[in-house]
Amino acid sequence: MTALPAREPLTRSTEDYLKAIYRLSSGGAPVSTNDIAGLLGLAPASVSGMIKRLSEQGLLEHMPYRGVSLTPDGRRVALRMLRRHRLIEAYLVAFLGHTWDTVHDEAERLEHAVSDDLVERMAHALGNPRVDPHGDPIPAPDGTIAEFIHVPLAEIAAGESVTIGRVDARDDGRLRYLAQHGLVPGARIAVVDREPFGGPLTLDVAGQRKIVGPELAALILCERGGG
Amino acid sequence: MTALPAREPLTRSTEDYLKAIYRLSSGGAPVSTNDIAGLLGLAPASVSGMIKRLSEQGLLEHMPYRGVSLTPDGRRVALRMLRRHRLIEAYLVAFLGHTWDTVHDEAERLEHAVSDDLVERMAHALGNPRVDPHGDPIPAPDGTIAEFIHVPLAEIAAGESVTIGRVDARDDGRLRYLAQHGLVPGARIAVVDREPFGGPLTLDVAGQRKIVGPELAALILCERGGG
DNA sequence: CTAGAGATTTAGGATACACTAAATTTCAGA
DNA sequence: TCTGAAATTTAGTGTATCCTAAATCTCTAG
Ligand SMILES: [Mn+2]
Ligand SMILES: [Mn+2]
Ligand SMILES: [Mn+2]
Ligand SMILES: [Mn+2]
Repeated sequence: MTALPAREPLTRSTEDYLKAIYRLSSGGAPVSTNDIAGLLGLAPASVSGMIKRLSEQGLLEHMPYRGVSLTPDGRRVALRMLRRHRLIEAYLVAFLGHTWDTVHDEAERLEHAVSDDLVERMAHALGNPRVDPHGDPIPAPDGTIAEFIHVPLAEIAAGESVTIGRVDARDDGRLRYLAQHGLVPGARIAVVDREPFGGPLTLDVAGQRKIVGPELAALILCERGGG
Repeated sequence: MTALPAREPLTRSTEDYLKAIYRLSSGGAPVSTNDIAGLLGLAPASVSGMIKRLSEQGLLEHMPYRGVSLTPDGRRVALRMLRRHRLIEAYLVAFLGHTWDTVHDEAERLEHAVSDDLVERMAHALGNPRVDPHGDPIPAPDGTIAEFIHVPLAEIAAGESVTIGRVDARDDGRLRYLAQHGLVPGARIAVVDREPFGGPLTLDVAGQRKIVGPELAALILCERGGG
């Protein structure tokens, strides 16, 4: 299997650092100390210290003053945490009445406490979903993760119809607003009209007219294709 | 309400200490450092150190060299953890296919990570149960806890019929064995015969004859009454 | 009434992880 | 090429929690 070599159990901090670094690695470039500190809400000096420890554990590659990247082991941990986080979110929404704007904080803590066994039981109860409530792909147990090709709603031309695939908002307020207006993953929407120069879009969402500004339109990621 | 005064969030260690001390307090007498160390698997010196900190936080009353007892605040924390622990056990058994011999470790970690909101959602999904899968009473949100009067099976006379109320086994092996033989909370059983001087008991469990030694018979706690 | 044995606390040390303040390095722009 | 702002690391602290070894206290058995 892809089992990690026997090592000390990772701490909550360690797991959150690796998850953050994974997220910041999307571009492929090394991740900066400052960006990690920003995402985790820590002082840059604290991040430098942790980077040293994680490198010694073989979870990160560190080029001093240049940035870090995940080793295969580090990446494995990050994807495992992502699987946990997203499955927990999906489970809480499906079975315990949470909504997509409230699940994140709960999952952020539970992801460190659940056993592999419990995660897989939740996955099974959910029917092994491929995405979480925000449309983010759920890594497979072996660390495989799907790459969806999404286009921001902001770039869709008037007249086009699309399906919402993912919503990139992080805060409760925006998430609640979007849900209220039916702008959730899976929704079919049509761009009826759009004003130029960053102006608002007029949408057809389930037969209703909705106006959406450019800020939100950048966060709503769509799948082209289908009519 | 019974809200605690605003204080730092408690750590996992703190919560586990208070829960352990609550359990050891059943007799009413002060709890010894050694007993706490034994239950938590720590060196007695470590417990002395933690006792000092918890006393300073107003969670324990410490009489040096004599033992500790919970303050009202400490007791409140302990009961809150017990509610969490037992509801989590009940939830995992009811909805995620766990069995009563596997839930303890999972609950021991999750109890520190769930929010009050999630705990109450689980309670609601379960129909606000009064006991956990082992028959242990679940404290109410306000800290009330039912006191059941149970008699060890070892003390039931031949010819009597009883209902199992609680099973005091802690280890997987015994729990699995008991479940296999139908000796779980709620089961109606009759003591058909018993050998003297700590000899085995012959039981009728759902029409089947079962022989149980004195060790297990001491752990099976029964409700008298009914016939 | 007193010597231990046993329980408990204290002393000293380690690890993990956070912080602030002070170096140090990088790199863009003059 | 040089310089200074920004980024990063290092130095020095502090808290929480654990450990082992050494004191200290308690209480029972003789
Ligand atoms: Mn987390
Ligand atoms: Mn999500
Ligand atoms: Mn616990
Ligand atoms: Mn239990």
